[in-house]
Amino acid sequence: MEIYFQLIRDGEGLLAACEELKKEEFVGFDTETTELDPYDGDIRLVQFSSGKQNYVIDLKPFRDRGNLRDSAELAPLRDLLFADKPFKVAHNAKFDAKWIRHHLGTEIGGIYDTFLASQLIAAGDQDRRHSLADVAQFFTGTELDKTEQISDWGADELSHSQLEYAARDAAVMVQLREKMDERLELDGLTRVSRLEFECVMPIAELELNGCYLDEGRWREQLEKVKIAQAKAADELQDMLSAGVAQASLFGRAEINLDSQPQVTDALRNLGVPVPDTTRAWVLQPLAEKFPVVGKLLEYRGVAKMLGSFGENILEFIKPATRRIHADFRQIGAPTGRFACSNPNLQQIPHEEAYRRCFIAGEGKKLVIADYSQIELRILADFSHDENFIKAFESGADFHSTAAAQVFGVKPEDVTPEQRSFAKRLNFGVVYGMGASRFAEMTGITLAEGEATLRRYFTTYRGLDSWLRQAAEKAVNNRESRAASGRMIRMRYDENDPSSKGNVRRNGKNAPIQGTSADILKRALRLLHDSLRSTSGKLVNIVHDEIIVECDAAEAESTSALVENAMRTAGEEFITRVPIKIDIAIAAEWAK
DNA sequence: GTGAAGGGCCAC
DNA sequence: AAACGTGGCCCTTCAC
Repeated sequence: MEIYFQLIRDGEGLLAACEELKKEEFVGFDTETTELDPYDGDIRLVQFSSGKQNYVIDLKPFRDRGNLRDSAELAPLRDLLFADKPFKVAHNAKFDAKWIRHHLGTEIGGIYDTFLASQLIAAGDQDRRHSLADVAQFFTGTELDKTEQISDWGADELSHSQLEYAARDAAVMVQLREKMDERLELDGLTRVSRLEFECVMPIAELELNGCYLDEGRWREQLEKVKIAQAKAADELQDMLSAGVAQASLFGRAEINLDSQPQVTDALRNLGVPVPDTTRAWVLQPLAEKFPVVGKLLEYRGVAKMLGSFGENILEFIKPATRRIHADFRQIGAPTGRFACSNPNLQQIPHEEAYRRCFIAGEGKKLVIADYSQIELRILADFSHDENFIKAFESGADFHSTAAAQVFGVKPEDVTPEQRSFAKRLNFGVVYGMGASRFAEMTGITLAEGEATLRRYFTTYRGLDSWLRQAAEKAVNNRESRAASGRMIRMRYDENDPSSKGNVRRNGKNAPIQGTSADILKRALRLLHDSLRSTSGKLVNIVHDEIIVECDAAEAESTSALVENAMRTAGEEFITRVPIKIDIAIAAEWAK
């Protein structure tokens, strides 16, 4: 397929192209780069398409004439990118946004991301693929050849084939957006799509900013765990080999302590009645009677820390910035939650020993803010439940207040056990927990569990009926919706007896978890806008938590901006329940 | 050698 | 041996 395009290599051509593009509502947009990470390579091409005309801007001649960030002849390009109109239609715009931000020094206004749009439309359907080639095929029937994608974009002279490929990737975006926009509208996803698109730039900056990990502190902690691990391994090895006949003759029979089958075997030799799984909650009750089980759990704990949170994390520190730049997938879960990897900064142990290793840079502070009980507040708002809402309005400790309501005692008379029961119930209902599970984990009988659950839902009748309705809707409609309109498709297999229960539980949880994600994403956008002229930089997010690094002198004002953005975002979705934000200024990620 | 699958466990 | 939701990472095992 021949594509006509205009190759731009000088300021004059660039200005003319930008003047034309400015007239459009939407322009196709793409970049070609020499590496995947903006800290590692150069940006070579920037491509636009108005739908009528395609432009390929070769940045190499501009770079040869001076620094891209300072180049005056690139001003029209920066202005075009920065402006909210025209919308820049890109596939996985986070990628392009990072390169533009880092190499041209401007953020991108007006992003329309067909990658995110595709994920919103698929709404969790695992069978759908989201590469540009797949999405173009699905929505426009166009076959795209991506073989040039991995070609050498650092070459002095780019081939005609490379330039044509580059031009085409921008050119397809215009029609693709039209098709996808129709679909978004039909599926009621327009609002959530804008929410997602506006969140791209904050996440691009989050990844560029990275977070600072104190390598010395981390290694100190690592050494402690290493010693504990070696000790636990040695002791466990001793205890396990006691049941092996050869041990006395040939010394200790070493087994692989990380091997589930070998450990199970050894435990059974010792007379421990181990079921087929050896997960912690199964072993826990056996630990009292069999000390070896307790030792195994101790070993597992330290081994996990050493494996997942050991030396490996340090390898993610980028030499160029001396910071960790994790990957954040904006629609990481069908509920809209983020997923994070390389490394996953959302699963750093809560223990202070680990969190305190993530520190503010020199002369900086961290503003650490999280939504208090956001999912329960969403549930209260959705269900209109009078008592549940009252418990939040009182402003007192929520689980204690709930315990007082459920068990019919005065707030000051709530026992620690009652509070603990209420807390488990409060969290459990969000996940669609049943009586048997509740009884299991609190150590009461099934009958007592059922009675307690009944009591809970009698106290919160509105909550009960909302959860039932949410479950029914999910089964009947095969989908759930979050407050933004975000759709979560339910996979329902009528031949699978467990399927209906799965869908019912999902139906209760998905709108809540999805709305929590909506609120965080809206907050990130508002925050991004309010931090623009300050020293504040977004450095981490964990589902309901935002961490900003700023100049120490600006900590108080930054804290106010963060709180304001989070509150405003919360109040856009939740109106019947107050939003509460816990916020702290600290030198390290620990409170 | 390498990759997928399964078990296990960290976060919210 | 989870009928408590969403992820990612580490380790072992096993097939190719």
